[in-house]
Amino acid sequence: MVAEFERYIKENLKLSGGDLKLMLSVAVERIVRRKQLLLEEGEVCRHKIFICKGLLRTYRTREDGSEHVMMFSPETWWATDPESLNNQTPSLYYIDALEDSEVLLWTKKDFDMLCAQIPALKAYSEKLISINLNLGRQRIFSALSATAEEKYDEFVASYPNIFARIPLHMVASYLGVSLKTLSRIRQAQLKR
Amino acid sequence: MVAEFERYIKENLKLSGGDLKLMLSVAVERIVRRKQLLLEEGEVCRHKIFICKGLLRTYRTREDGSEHVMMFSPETWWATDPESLNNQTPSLYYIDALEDSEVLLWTKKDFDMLCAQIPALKAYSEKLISINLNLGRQRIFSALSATAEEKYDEFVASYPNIFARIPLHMVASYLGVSLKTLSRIRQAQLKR
DNA sequence: TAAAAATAGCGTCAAATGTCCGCATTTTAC
DNA sequence: GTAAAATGCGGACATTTGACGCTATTTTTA
Repeated sequence: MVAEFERYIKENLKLSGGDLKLMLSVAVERIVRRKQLLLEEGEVCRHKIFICKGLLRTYRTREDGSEHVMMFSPETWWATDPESLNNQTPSLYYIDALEDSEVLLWTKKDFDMLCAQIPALKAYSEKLISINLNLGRQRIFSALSATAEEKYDEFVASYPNIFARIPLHMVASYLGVSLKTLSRIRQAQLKR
Repeated sequence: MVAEFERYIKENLKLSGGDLKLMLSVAVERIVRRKQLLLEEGEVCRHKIFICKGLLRTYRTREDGSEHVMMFSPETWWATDPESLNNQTPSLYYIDALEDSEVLLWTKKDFDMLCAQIPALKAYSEKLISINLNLGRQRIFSALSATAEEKYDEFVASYPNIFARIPLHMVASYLGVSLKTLSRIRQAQLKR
């Protein structure tokens, strides 16, 4: 499990062997089965999660029980609820596994320590935050301005790998349209 | 114009007088007339903007010319395109003034220098980024799950001050609904 | 101050979307 | 291996939303 993380760090962060060892020394390996929860609404988020293998989903529910997918996190991505993690406040989100997965976990305290010790990690974290900010803006713009079909095409084009691995009703949930609408779009595209 | 900024800094950042002077020494004061642009699509964003007085709008257009409001920035808020500013890439956004406004400008270079010199400013910037990230998530969730009326109510409740100062068609644009839909919602609410 | 532009409401019609239902197939779990 | 659950399609119908055109009022600008 650790091998994937080492490859990721070496490719993207170019840390020294010592720094890598330091990161791993405070990481917890964990295997998550499909459908298992890593974070639940109301709970304080305890970890920063790196996905070595598998696929996680972050979602939120409404009072009526409907689920709305905020994010999919496949291997070599991260997941957490930064708001809950940073402020130690109850989370609004759920994180669960869509596939049996292997993840690494860091507590906030340990990760803060790592950032303080390893400037390159701190810099990389900031870069990831800014990428997330941009992705968020792009998604908002898309939600404001695009048709359901445009959003669907955009999703398939941007995340072909993820798309192939998740049920359509979750794609619909991520896009903010009903499964019915998604079905119609796909049906119409087939006929072309 | 500088008085508003000083008050803001003292309330939120508690900088020393020297640090405040340093910030002001590299800031440029500027008056922006209503409808004037501070950033245009295709241009590289040059500044971080603090609004002392007035109201700015950040928006993006589609090929068909439609405008979609990403953000309103009233006094004591900030505006910029961080993606363009940080990477020195052409921006996708426009920033213009909805009211005659007074702003302070910093170049990326100067602001980076300030962050390096003033740890409290660096920390505050990071805090603002994380707040923005959360606001973005909240808006995405709202776009995915809320009805037009719920989004409208949420906006009025969250930003009563801004709401009273902008035309309805811009509220509609911010919410991602047509002006017609917004009219209908308001009409229905009046009848209750 | 007068002309022009912006703002916002309304009616009508058409298109898009959602809900509810059942059904068939595939996948999962015990 | 079998029962149960998940997945996804499709029909019928109602609702929501948008597009277009028109108008009245307010605001801006010259």
